[in-house]
Amino acid sequence: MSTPKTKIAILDDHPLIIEGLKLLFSASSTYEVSASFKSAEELFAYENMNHIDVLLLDVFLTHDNGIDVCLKVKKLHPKLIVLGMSSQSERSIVMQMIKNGASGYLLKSAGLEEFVYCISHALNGSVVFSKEVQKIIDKVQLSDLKSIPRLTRREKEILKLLIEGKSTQQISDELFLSYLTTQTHRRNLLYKFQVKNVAELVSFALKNGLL
Amino acid sequence: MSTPKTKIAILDDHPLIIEGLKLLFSASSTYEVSASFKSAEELFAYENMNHIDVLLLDVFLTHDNGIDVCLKVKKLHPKLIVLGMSSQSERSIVMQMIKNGASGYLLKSAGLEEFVYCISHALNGSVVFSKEVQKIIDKVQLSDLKSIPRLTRREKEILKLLIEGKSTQQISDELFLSYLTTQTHRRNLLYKFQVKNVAELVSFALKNGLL
DNA sequence: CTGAAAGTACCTAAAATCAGGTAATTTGAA
DNA sequence: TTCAAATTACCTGATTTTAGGTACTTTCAG
Repeated sequence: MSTPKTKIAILDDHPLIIEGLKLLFSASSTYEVSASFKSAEELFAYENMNHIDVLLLDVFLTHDNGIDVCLKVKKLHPKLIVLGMSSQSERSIVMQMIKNGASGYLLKSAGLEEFVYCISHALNGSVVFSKEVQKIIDKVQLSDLKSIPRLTRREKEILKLLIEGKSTQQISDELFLSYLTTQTHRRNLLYKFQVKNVAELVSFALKNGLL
Repeated sequence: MSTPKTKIAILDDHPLIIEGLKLLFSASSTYEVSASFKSAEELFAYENMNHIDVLLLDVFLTHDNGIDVCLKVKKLHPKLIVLGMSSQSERSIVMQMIKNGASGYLLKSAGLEEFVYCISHALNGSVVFSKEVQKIIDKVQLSDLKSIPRLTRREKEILKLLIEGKSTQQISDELFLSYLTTQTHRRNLLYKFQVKNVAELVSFALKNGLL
């Protein structure tokens, strides 16, 4: 009898990526793609998750947030090895994933060998990054240690309007708030994100997928 | 003798996507993937481009800008059918691509059938969009008719620093410019993008992949 | 029921942005 | 070489943001 193959599951809303990964592992004698999901909902509905060894998790899903999914998955299945994936990457996102229990992070632009390499090393207990991600990690800028702050409902509303380029007055009118109240929320946002002005706030918010 | 297959070329810096597409068409009797490139440079160095029927073009490339690549490709090979692809999409980008000669646009999250469907219709001379893209197109907001303005070298530099949240003074120091000069460039940027403030500028620039 | 967090609102003043000009010099493509 | 575009720089004034406070009310989970 042969050793059972390592079972891989994929959560990604891009069918092409799923197919590409399936193809990649179809020839492998040690790995197999046992399940694939296009939404977090599908994943959590899956019964046999405890037979899965590795989860490749797209971080920028249309409906769900990969960082939250990672935490939830690790809570339910602590032994499962989770690897984050995305097209672009921001240091803070990678860090957030690791913090939430991911064993590594790879860019989708990684070469095929890198996928195999990272998965095998993650299975051995290492925390692994694809080359490009490693580059980003290495840029240890103290300023980049920013994590994504927890925002209140109001703050999210105001952030959204700031991203649209609305002025304090416009926001106040739109949300039926005093000009001074909006000013306070605005200030709190700058403080929470530890940024100097709204431009940087918008930049950080968009790069971190806080649409 | 059989009809020759439709030849497809792919420009995408994600090996997985390329493999996925190759796989998708490997079983087809009417289509074949004849070439794939990971950068615009590779593509323009390719000799047999005039034998290609369709180019699937990733719009957000690490090094190049898909919109510019599209224009250049269509200039060199007017008969070539170009289809834009990306993970997320903004209306203005889709429009820009069409303006630059693309015959359609698809999200990478499109189903595999959609790829085949869009390619075949594009070959028949139609302009096609995947479902999700069509939804975006349908949102005809006058404000979205903005096209991406052409920026000068200096303006790009300054835009980049604005995105980082730098103040006029910081930018001036960094680029060895007078405060007043930076102010002028800044004003020109706001004017060119037709936005009210830097927050909206940053938002527009990031959403449109002007990193 | 109670306390912490969230939401609301106000005051002041410095700093920066935004918006309207004009104009000289440099650069690069035709 | 020549001319348009780009880059640089300055002036002024209104508007807005940023930064530092304080403080009352509402909401909601424990």
